[in-house]
Amino acid sequence: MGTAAGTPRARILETAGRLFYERGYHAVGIDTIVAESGVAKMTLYRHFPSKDALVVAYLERVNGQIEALFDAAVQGIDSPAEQLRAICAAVARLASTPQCLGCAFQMSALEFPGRDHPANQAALAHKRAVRGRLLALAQQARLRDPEQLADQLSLLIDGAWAAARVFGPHSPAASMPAAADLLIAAQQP
Amino acid sequence: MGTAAGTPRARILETAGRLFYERGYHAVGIDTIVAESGVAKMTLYRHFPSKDALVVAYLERVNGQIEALFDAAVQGIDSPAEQLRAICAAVARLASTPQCLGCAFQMSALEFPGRDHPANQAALAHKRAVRGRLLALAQQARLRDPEQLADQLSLLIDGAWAAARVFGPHSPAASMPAAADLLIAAQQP
Amino acid sequence: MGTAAGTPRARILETAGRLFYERGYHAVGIDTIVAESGVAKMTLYRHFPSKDALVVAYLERVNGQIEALFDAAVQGIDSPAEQLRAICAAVARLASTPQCLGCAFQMSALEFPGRDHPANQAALAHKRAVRGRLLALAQQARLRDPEQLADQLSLLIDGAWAAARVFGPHSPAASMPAAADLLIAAQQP
Amino acid sequence: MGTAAGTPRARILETAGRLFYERGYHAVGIDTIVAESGVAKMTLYRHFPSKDALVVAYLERVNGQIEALFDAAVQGIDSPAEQLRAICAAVARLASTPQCLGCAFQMSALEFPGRDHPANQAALAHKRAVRGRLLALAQQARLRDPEQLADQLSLLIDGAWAAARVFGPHSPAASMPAAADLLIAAQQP
DNA sequence: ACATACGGGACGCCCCGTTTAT
DNA sequence: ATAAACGGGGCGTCCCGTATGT
Repeated sequence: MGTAAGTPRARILETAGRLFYERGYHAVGIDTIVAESGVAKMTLYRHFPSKDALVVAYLERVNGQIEALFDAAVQGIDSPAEQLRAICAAVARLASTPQCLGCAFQMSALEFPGRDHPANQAALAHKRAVRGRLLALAQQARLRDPEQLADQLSLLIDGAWAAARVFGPHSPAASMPAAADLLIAAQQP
Repeated sequence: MGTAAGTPRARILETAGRLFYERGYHAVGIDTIVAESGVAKMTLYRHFPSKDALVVAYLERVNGQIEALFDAAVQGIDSPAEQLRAICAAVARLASTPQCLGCAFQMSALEFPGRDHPANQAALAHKRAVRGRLLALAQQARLRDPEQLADQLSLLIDGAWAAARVFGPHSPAASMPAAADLLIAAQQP
Repeated sequence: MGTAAGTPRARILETAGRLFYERGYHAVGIDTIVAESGVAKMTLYRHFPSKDALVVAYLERVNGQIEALFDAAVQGIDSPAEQLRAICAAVARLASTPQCLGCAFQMSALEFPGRDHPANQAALAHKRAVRGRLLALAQQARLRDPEQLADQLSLLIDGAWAAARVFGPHSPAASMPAAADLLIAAQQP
Repeated sequence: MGTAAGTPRARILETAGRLFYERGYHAVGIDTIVAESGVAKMTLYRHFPSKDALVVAYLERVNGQIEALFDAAVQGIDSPAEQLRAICAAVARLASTPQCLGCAFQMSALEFPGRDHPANQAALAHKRAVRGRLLALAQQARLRDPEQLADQLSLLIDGAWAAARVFGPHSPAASMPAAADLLIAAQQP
């Protein structure tokens, strides 16, 4: 059970994140998180005022990890078009991993349908940010219709996450980079 | 409430489906379904032995609706490649509708993460069937790599559903048909 | 554990009363009552909207039992003065019983100190009612100062309950009837 | 807050005692005592190894105060019978005071029902001591049945405390001295 | 000596899916 | 068909006693 290392807040966030990702937000109770992280319940509620706040904190952490994934993917690549390809390839690679169970933000958008729920807003903000990053690269690459390409690559990426969830590691996501290459190439002036 | 008409079973299924789709499976309780459908609880349990069975019955109905949507989209079209385009266009059109809240099977795969859960299996079966249909058309169209194209269009379709959920009616899904066209055209021999 | 007999409400009330009386109100939790009475928690909360309400219901039952005790004590006695003596004797007898752990209303007045708490008010109402009964009898007996005698017998009775709690079955309460006789006799005109 | 003066131990004991008396033992938490007495929690636990020990220390202090009350009441009175009367009068006077919320030992006997709990034992010891003092005076006064009189005056005293708790400052306790006088006079040889 | 945090446990109230009685 | 019952779980709060840092 209790991973003995790290500050309690980190242990809580890590355990909660793992359980949320594996079982879903509603299916994981506070008591389970407390038991698995080897922490007192009051400690959890001192660091996170509610379960919703814990979910949001988890989503923020995931957002940072996705950004880091993209950063790492474009590391050392100069051409913006190549960076777009690298990002799509990185997503496809991760989506074909057994550990990948889909996208935490798709989960949060589904499990918290209310548009005013913080977890739902976090999902929207994340997806907007991802599309914004694709759009910026498409613009830098001087492609013909950056908005459209950002849309299309967004669809492929979200399709890859969704496919990973449903199909597991052997999913259509493997064919995603080829599609991305084609869509990018088609927009070269 | 909405005690409109039809056999009790149909009323239950319709009410449950609407609520499931709007709020999620876990968020909708048996009592709510019973109250909204104006049926006694025992009647519900006589038609559906458990909530899981009700969810599965709902998913089967949705599966039929999606098949009907595809059937209608390809109606009167001879060319398999055109049929593929038509299917993608139909999905994009529906996904840009305010009533569309995403894909019920993506929902079930996320809310019932256990691979052995009937609702999860139903999601996998549905997604496999959709891809199978795309694959068959791609093969009929004598495209170069039907498997890959089926993958790629699957990704676009699932991406469109996911985007509809997160972004609402003004989502990247609008750019999906153009991407589909490109991917299909690229595989023409 | 579960006493199998009686309606659930009765089982709950009886179990809760026994535990309250033996251990105190604060020391007995809802879960303990539920477990000991073999009832679902929801069942308890359907019959009693809160723990406070359950306490009050228990106190009302005790109030009825005390009234029944007094009724039985005066049964077949005509003289009001004799009835006063009989009541005091009955209290002394019960207070010298091993099952007697004092007065539930003294408990509730102590454990719920807020004057506006229902359990506190119930205690005050009960004690007022007892004194009122004594006063009525003293007036019927045409004693010299019925108010004073009602006070004095009230003190003896409450003293007997308190002594039973602290001393157990062998308490000063045994000497209560003699004191009551004296106080009554002294007021005979 | 009331960080008036005195050694920390005294401040803790005084604050805890006041809160215990006003709200009850279970209703007052360590944190409240710490906050109200302006002391660090570790300081409290260095002076009192546990909350129970703090309760017992408080009870010992109250015991001393009651003894002092009795000592002051009998000051300058020679006749043992008069001393008995004076003690009862002092109790009745205090019990009719707005500050009086009853007897701390009745409280402890009720809130700690276990016969082996130190606070319960302290209550028994105190009540025995009070009765012992009454008995000694009754014996010195050469009354006919000192044991019985000690019992009866004990009942009146405990009844007065209990009445003060339930009824407030205008309670039957006001009629207690008259009853005590009568009971004492009746035993004069 | 202060202040803050922690682990462990209990608790109050509430909701859910399901079965049984009426 | 109404209504109650049942076991299980969930969230947020509180408390006690100890262990930290300063």
